Amino acid sequence: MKFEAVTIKDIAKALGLSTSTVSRALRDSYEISPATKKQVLEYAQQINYRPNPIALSLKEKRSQSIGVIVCEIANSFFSQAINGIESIAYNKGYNVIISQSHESYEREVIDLQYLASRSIDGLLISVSAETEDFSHLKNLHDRGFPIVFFDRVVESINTHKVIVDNFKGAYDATKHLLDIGHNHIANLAGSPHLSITKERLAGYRKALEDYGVSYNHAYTEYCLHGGMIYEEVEAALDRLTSFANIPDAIVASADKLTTNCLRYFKTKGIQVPEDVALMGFSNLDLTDLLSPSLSVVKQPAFDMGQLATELLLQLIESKRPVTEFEHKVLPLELMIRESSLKS
Amino acid sequence: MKFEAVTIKDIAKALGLSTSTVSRALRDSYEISPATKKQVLEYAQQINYRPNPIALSLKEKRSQSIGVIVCEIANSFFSQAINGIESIAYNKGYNVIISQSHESYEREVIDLQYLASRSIDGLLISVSAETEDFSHLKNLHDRGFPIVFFDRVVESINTHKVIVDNFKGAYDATKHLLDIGHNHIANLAGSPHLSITKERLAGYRKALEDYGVSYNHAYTEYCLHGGMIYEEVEAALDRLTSFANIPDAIVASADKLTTNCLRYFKTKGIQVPEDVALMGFSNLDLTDLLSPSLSVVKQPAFDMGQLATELLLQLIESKRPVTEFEHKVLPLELMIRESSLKS
DNA sequence: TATTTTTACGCAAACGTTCCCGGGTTATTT
DNA sequence: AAATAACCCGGGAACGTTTGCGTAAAAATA
Repeated sequence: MKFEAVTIKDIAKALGLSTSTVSRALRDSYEISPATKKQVLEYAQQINYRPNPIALSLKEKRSQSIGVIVCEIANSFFSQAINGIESIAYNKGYNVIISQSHESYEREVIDLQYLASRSIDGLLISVSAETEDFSHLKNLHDRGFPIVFFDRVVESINTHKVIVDNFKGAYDATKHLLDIGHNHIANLAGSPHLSITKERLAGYRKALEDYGVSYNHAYTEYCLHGGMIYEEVEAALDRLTSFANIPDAIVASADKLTTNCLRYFKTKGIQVPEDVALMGFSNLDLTDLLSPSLSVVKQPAFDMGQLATELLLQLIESKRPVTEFEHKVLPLELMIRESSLKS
Repeated sequence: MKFEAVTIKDIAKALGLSTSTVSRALRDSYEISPATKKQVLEYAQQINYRPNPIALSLKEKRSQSIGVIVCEIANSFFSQAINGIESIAYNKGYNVIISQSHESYEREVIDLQYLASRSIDGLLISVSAETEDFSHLKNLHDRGFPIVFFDRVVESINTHKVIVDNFKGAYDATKHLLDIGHNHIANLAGSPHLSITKERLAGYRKALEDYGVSYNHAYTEYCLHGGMIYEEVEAALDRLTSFANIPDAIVASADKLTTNCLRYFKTKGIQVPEDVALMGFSNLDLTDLLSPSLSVVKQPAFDMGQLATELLLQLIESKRPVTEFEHKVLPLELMIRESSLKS
């Protein structure tokens, strides 16, 4: 079924005017007499005329919309970030088109092609856990397409980036666990390709080092899907708990890792924090209601979304090619709760 | 910064052909010689030509994208539903544009106008809690614009609708609480304007009636923002717990109501289920990890999204105006956990 | 009254694409 | 060899909008 909308031509025909006159009248041009303006405006109102944004886009070569690619909107960090993105875009008159990569490289490439073929003016992206090859993004960026990274950034592409201080977050989390007396601290990490995984791992190692605890390679387990798949987390934790020296604490480096870790312990009857302490990155607003309540490192997701969008719109609306790019690093919030209480 | 993309004209010019020939070559028309086709295809590939979807949309009067309006994507029910929507749309080559009403009528109207002015081919909507006047939707629908409602539907507009059996869900939840011996069961309800609120309330009342428990009007508290605002839930529960006959169980009719209810009890030191049993609608996949684990009524959100999208695309792609509309009612899942254990 | 200025509007091109129509070369038929 | 058919390709309009330019009529000036 086709939905027939009213055009400027219809108005022109009905009023015996030319399309140019109608167009100008609607834009309140000084070249049009007040009488004609009034007539056009009233008629347009009456038949509920709305300009066709597609035609506008074709002419202006701008679609007034931005694309967002994240792995999962069901992830609270990303849904909060999207809220931030939307709040800015909305105020500036931009449409937001959201795509999910579901942590798949292939899907990310397809999403990107789909979006980039000029139906969007710029892109906000947090790359998928699978993505190792960034040429799809690099190509676009090299051709002058505005891209801003947030959270999971690509080092090799020079553009605006908005991240949190992952190093410090992991450092502080690990430090806290060390402070309360743990020294067999394992690291449940996300995909090794991701910038956030590397930074968080580095923070974890530095804390151990500063406390004179030697780094045990086997104590870091990577989950390629970032915790999305429970079985992957389960396998990782099975390995960690099979050691003679079972870890007495765990730092989980991503939202789903943290909650799935808790689920694992609950399933296996392992007591948190008595048997093992847990502390992880999470943006869920329910972590305080969990059992035990979770100690978390929380990211300012909404602010990150806002900031990234401001930077992107700045790129889009800039008259000249931008060569100076900003790297915003926002602070994290540490919330100590039951899952990491001194035992 | 403007991003200059390559057009069919560029190819034509470079190869000394006309735009029509290039267009046809790209579409593999029989009118073009294999040699020319090969030449065009190879060159297009080389310079990475992508057709401009905006130009296509203008010509075809279809944008190959659908709009979605929900109150909050951070709500797990809706993010799951969107996953379902996206999975279908993606396969059929449609783009999904998501807008959030944040439970505001005004925002819903603006979102709708923005989307409907021909940048989308159809709409999936779950109306906001505030919305009482549906003329913005009715106008569009009357003019033949394809709309499908899901979850929160509008009775007065006749089109495809996808809902769950809210009556039965609330009935079964209430019945369960009655079965385990409660008979002062309060109902923490959402916005009274919403179809789901009415249906769930009806199920609640019918269960009471079937068990010979008289309905106490004061035991139903409405939260106009559907639990989004904690203070609203707090005020409602303050009233419910101020009675001489404090309710011994609560049925919460929406995701955020359920979790915020639990938060309230936890804050006030009220024991669940010992002091008061709790059971509510929720689609969070963490309700089993909460303390106490939550008894919930769970909606098939993903399936609802898929089904609604299939119906919408059917509407969009139908040659003739559709007059027979479907009302799909999906079953709910009841999960009994600690928060409603027999005390 | 004759000339200039202003006012108010229309014409047509452009954005990128598709597709109808028409026409010019070759190849096939008689 | 002439007529017909088959094969390729280009011209141009259209989608809805904006905008530079041109121009008639009206108003202001001389």
